[in-house]
Amino acid sequence: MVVTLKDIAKKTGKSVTTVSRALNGYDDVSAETKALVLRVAKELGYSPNTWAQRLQKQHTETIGLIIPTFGPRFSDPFFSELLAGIGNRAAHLGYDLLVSTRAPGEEELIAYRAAIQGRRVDGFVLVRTRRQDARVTCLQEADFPFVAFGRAEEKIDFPFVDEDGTYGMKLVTKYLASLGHQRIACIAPPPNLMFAHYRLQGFKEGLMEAGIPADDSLILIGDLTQRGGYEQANKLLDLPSPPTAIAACNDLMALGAMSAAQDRNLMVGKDISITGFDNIPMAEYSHPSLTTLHQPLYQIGGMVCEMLIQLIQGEPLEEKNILLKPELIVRQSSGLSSTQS
Amino acid sequence: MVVTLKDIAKKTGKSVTTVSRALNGYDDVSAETKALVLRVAKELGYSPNTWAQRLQKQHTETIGLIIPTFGPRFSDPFFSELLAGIGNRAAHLGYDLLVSTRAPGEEELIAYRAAIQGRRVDGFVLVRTRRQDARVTCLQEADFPFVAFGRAEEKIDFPFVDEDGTYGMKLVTKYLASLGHQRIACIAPPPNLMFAHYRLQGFKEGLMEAGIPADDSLILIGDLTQRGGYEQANKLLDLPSPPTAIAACNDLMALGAMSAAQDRNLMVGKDISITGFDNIPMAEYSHPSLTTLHQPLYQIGGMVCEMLIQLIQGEPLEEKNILLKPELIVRQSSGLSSTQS
DNA sequence: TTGAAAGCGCTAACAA
DNA sequence: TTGTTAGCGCTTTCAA
Repeated sequence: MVVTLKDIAKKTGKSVTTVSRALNGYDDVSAETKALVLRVAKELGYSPNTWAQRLQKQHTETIGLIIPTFGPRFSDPFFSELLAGIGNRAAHLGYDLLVSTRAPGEEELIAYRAAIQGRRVDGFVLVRTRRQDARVTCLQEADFPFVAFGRAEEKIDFPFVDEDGTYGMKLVTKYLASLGHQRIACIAPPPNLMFAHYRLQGFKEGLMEAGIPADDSLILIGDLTQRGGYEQANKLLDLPSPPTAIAACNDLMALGAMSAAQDRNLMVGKDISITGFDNIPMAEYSHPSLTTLHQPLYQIGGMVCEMLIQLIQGEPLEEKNILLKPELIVRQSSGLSSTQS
Repeated sequence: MVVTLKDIAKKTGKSVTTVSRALNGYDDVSAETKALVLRVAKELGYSPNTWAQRLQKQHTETIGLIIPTFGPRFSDPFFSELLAGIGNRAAHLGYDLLVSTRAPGEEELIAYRAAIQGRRVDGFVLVRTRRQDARVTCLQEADFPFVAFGRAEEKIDFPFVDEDGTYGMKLVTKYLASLGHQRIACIAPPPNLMFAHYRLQGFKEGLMEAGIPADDSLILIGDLTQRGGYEQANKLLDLPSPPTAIAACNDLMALGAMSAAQDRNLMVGKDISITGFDNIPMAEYSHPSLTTLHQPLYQIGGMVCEMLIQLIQGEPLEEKNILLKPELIVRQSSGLSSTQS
């Protein structure tokens, strides 16, 4: 019931080899044989057995993506945009995408190792890099192709695409300062994530360049979800001398922070300014709309995917490390400080 | 450099067969041989070549998911929740998940057919069913295992999980009516989607039961995005006699509609009521928070995945068709009609 | 308890 | 231009 090369061979009276060659467009097959084979193949509804091909060819034409989930849910537009970017580009280049979700830790590494050793995929896209990222070490040791979205702390050198978080946060911090804000808080990501480092650094540099003294009580860490942003914003607003602006390190937390402020009847954009980072679709439709830094996640997914496939195919990468400059999108959630003296 | 059974065989002085048996826990291997093999395998860092195993065993332990994207982006929390649910359950049951994205149409069917014929996956999860769903026909004809999230119009019978959209929309419509709303609008999904049918029907039934005459000018179709909700809500609000309540058929459109209302300085929950469907994480943190129907997408993903794997493994399904009742979550975006006479 | 041999479906070197 | 042969790494009869 399942059609194989052998069936076509039998039906056409040719050998399996010839059929294979005809189907693969080799030019050492006579035109008529080729036509015959193609016709019969179509008639029978043949399509090749992927595993057999892959076993033979020793490559899988599949790339892997293990999404680091924190907790059971990962409804983060960040990942879905990225996934779409990777998936569409992969499909376009004739590659499959094998996706799984694994919480950071031992299980995750086991999944990487099994995929590598079992040659389940030809390469990996690594997302949301961490300090001392064990995944990087693991992949490098195995000399396995990968491209990361994000940099890593180790001095080791690997291909990546990243956005310049330091630049972005500096931009938005100075922008807030220029609006007259003096007490600017930051809701930072968990510090083990690489991008937390860069964004926080940008925040601090921005403060410094604006001549605002650093105040560690205004830097809180959130878990990147709306809930996290909501909770941390509440703590900030409970401070004896609360901030007049909050720069959240991603949009989801910014949205949560807005919600916290609005619960206290603060007018966001007027009584308090709140900014995000990512420019997820929701940022445009929140109320007020969110001032944020645009990161073209869909395109980044495509770039990372394309670089990986080039790497797999042994083509040279024109650029091994790509650092994108995020763009500041000013919307309504930020405005002049109302507590100016 | 890549470790195979042969390497272990050589190193232990046993045959490939014995090694294979030892590794697979057959009990016709002496304890010491087994121990030896296991030790050497570990030393060498062996893990089996997936493709060879699959070629031999004739099944892939992989399930497929082709996400129907409309346009290049699919930043829809709907899909990411579902994907996480499917992916985590699959991993837990020892299955891989092959994901791709394809716009509905011919390309999409080709992808299904290639995966079936190439035995790339053991079965499919079908999401967002459509009227006359060609995917269903294709899969049924090939007698290929699949489980759908959503029903289909054809009389043909297949395993699915679905939420009772009719029940849900009726619930929320009657709820809005009970608040005194008489002009209730609906922003419906594209009509070729099955769930559009059920939800719209629920809306109409709710209206009827509340004794409110149907008014087709109050039913608009949106594309399920915030932008779509925003645009359709603007049209509704531009009506000579605009609605006092808008029941959007998903949260994203509801959020867009809220944004449109707020742009006109309408107080959502007071001047106008707006409701959604899905209860995405954002619904809790929008301002005002969104009244909506809860659909446990993460769990649904898990259920669908588990049913599919049972089907693949030839186990009987305890329930072939599961219809879940969505729960009404009342939040702040809905309130008493202010135009009561 | 172990090993030899066959074969899953395909591709590729080599020979004819 | 075509067919023969071998082999990718694994599992699984069947014999020893």
